[in-house]
Amino acid sequence: MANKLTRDRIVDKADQLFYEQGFEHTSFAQIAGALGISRGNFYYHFKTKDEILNAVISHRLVRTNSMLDNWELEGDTPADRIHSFINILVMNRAKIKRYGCPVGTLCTELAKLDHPARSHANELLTLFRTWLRRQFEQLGRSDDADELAMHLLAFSQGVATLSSAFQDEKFIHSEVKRLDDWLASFKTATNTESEVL
Amino acid sequence: MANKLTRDRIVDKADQLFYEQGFEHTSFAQIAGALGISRGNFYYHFKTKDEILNAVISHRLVRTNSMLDNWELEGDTPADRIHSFINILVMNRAKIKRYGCPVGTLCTELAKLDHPARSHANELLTLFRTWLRRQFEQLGRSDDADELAMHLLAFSQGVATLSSAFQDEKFIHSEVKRLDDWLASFKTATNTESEVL
DNA sequence: AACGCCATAGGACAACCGTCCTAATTCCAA
DNA sequence: TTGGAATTAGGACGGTTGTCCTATGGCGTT
Repeated sequence: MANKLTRDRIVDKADQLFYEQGFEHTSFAQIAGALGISRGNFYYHFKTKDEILNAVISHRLVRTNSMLDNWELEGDTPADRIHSFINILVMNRAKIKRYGCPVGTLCTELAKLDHPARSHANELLTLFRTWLRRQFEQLGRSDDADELAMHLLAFSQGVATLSSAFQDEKFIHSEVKRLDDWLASFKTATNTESEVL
Repeated sequence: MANKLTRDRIVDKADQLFYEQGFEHTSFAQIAGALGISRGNFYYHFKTKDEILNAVISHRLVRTNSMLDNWELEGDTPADRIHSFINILVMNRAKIKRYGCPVGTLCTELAKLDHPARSHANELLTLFRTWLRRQFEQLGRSDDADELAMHLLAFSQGVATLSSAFQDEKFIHSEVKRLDDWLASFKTATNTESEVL
């Protein structure tokens, strides 16, 4: 349907603009203007701004979920999969340097606005958290898997924040290298354990 | 002068509201209303919203600078001073849990808005960065002092972001403990070196 | 007492916001 | 080909925004 197409185009553009400019600073008129459609048409698909936000978040959840699923199919070892996560910083370094982390900045903004969709946006972080926790469990760190997941998640957020503030891509690379070394220390530990088995 | 008093009250209240609600979401009317003064009076002291923002940032710079100076006078060792920095997370945990890091969230917002005051706000981060770098240098890590400073700064940002998103104070404590352990590893390394000397 | 400056009050202004309504257009099914 | 639903266009609305202007109040100095 043309309906579905327009709706998807709206969600895509809103997703992009919410990321680049923030949710509140992005207006109906701006999204409609960027797509070349009228505000009336816009209202036909979404009755309120919060409705668009929820659609954007849901869309991100689906997309992120399938990305993580793919990594779980492709990555041979848990360490490979965790490396894929770390590598997000490198893959998206240009946008991160410019706009920060899409997930972190949205959650931060919604927290300040005390917005109803706040918990919905947090599901994105939870998605990464539980996925990472599972990887660390498979790495033989069941005891502190969640702590390690949160640690990695937090550090990724911090790297995104600083590389954006200082507009520094090299910082991303150096800290990713540090993370990879950190991750490698787990691998050897696991290998040692598997030798014991 | 009563002039000065009103001006300071405006800066204080704007500082608070910019932190709690974000810069863009805070309006003239809201600041004036919270202070019980008229918008006309407001305009007498600040001609534009950007002017208030710059005043707020300058105020924060002065306050932060004196805080760091005090730590440099009070802290006996560089490690003590770095610990004081880490301890910001614990001291302000209630507000951080609610609104995130005042510096990081402001820089992130201004980056998205591509706001002229962006570089001014970044001076706050630079202030911490150079101060931390100096401490690490005094700790005998001249070679990678800036890298260590950025690392610590980034991690603090990440902890603030996640503790705010998940509304989790315990996470702050556990990660601060991890940071203190990390810092302690430097101390012993330094002691070892001083034994060599 | 009269003056003048600093501070405050309060409203006017255009622009923009999210929301809503209605008319026109498109498109598919009967 | 015609009818009706789906989709689009475009303007109207009340409210809020940052900005600006003018009038009033207070207070010290001459």
